Amino acid sequence: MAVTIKDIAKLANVSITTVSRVINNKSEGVSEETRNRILQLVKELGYQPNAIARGLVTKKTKTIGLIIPDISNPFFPDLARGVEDSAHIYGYNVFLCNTDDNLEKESEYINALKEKYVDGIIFTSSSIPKHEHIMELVKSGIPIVIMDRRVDSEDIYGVFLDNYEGGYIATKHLIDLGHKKIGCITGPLYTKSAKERLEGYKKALVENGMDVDERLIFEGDYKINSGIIGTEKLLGNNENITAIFACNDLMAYGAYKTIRSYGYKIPDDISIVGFDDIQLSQILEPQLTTIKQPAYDMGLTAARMLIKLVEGKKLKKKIINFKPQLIIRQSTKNIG
Amino acid sequence: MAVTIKDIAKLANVSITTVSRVINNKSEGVSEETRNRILQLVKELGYQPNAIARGLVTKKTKTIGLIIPDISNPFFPDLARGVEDSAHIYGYNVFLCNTDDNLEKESEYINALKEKYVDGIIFTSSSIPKHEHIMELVKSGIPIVIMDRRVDSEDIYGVFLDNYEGGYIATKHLIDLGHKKIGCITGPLYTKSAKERLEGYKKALVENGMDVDERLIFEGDYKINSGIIGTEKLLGNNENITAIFACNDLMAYGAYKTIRSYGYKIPDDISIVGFDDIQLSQILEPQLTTIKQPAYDMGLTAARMLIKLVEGKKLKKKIINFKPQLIIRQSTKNIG
DNA sequence: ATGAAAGCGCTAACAA
DNA sequence: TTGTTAGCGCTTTCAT
Repeated sequence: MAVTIKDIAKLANVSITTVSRVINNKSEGVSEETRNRILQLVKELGYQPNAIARGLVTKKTKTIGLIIPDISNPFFPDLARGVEDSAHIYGYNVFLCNTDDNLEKESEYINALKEKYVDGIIFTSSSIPKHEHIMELVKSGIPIVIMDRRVDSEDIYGVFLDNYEGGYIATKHLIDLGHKKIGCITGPLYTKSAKERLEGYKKALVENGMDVDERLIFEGDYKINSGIIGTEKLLGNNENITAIFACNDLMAYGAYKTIRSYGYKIPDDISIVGFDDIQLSQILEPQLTTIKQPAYDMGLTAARMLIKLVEGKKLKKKIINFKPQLIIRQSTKNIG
Repeated sequence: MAVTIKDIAKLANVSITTVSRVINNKSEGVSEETRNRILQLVKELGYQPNAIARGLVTKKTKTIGLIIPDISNPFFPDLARGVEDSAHIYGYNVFLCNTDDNLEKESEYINALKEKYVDGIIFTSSSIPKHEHIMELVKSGIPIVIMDRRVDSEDIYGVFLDNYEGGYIATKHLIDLGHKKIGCITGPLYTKSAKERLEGYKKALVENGMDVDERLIFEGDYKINSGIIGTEKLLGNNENITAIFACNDLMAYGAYKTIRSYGYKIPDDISIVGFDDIQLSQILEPQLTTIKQPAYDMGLTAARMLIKLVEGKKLKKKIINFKPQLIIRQSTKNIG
């Protein structure tokens, strides 16, 4: 059996209340002397507070849940690291939950986290069309910060990226480079992020007097394979495309593969812009020009917001929007 | 306030004991009728057991800790996913902890996890020379499974990869391809994994009648940059190297960069073998030949072992060794 | 088949 | 400055 507050109390000849006081640094009303005596015993016996017992009475567990689709998807490790770093700074631990964007798993995790009395939840769900779970969570009163996936509701806290702007600057970059026929491989269009990136693409086109040609748009699913297939389609329909905007880096990698298998060169024959800027985009040859989404910072920020929320502090903003940033590397070329 | 067992008891006109019984399926000794009445109320009121309260009395939390150096390191997401999937199947949640191989952070996490009464810990520490923490944990009686980093002690449970064998087959592959001058960029040599891979390299050389030339060995640190520098050194000393064994994929990527900047071609001028087989190694151009370390399966296995341990089941083996596997792709070439 | 009571380790009024 | 007491929500003997 581990050492308890009771053991310390007995040995120090004080009540458990007093011990509790010094352990929690509520030491007003504890004499310097007893205080030291207790601290000494704590050290000697290697006393560690039982967080479970504490949680039972305080209803706070210093624990948060992080619900994401899949930590194996290269976008999420950085995000998770940001969340965890932030949590660690404030003395919280984080539960990692992978849902695969599966409604049932989401439910299971939400229930488990509630039963374990996490203080709050960071919720990311990139491709679920409905957001029942989110609203349910919000109503249940547990603090929650939404990431990545915009939800339209007044009483929601969230950390988002301006995907519309991202799609716009990606396409604008290509237009500025003199490209006229620009293909687009989108994410799954029932997600807001994918829709917004596509809208940004369209806006850039229209704003520059170009037509939106549906034959140049292919709906992917953010996975490598759809980048491969999408590019085959795009290359196959004889539209003489000179550039592709892949709505995430993984699909851009797929595009690389197809383009090479067709014997074309990047960026000489085809320019490519990706989205996310995951770590390996700088290692690819040629290095991928892409739209950077600051995953680590977003994770850091989300956790910080959540913890402030949990601790009852005022937040300046309910929503924090991150700006995407164009990172020009070697996969795009001026053909002006 | 959430619904408690007490509320249910009152409404069902039974004692809390009875409610507890049906909730925990210890239903022998509960009549079908009261059982149904209770279940009905549970559903109606949306009762959720309070895991904290339960944990306080049972000393079990259905929670495990996963301590790794850094989830952003591409080797770990797959491992973490394996751990989490396994845990989820058995009804456990997992705390993610990133230590950066920093002793102090390791200590902090271990303490926090103990205070939160996790049922067990999976511990990975790729580059800490000492293992005080591990032994401390083992002594403290909390079930623990070590991963990746071999520890010499009888009473330890672990999941490991045979790094020696891995280093051997990587080098052997190169030798079989006719290479005579094979450089090696190692991991940090105070880690066992790095040492073993290097030993495997040496064994293959010796076994094939070749000399071990220290000038062909460069000590890296498993990060991209040391792959870059190591390759510069190796290429710079005029030894006419025709192949490099990079002891992890990240360093192999670094080697790619340097080799290209020297104007050499892979695999025509230099062949490369990596280690790990992280996801992006198949996307690189040319695709990387490497030694596959089954991270996901290792995570799956470690969590399964740990949970069996926690639940007092017998384990057939205390140590499970995974075999590395040579994945031949496009970065190695026969120059026989 | 069911219930009463103790207690897990701690915090938080309230007293003294 | 310190202690007494109740109680968080649950499981678990031990009775009945």
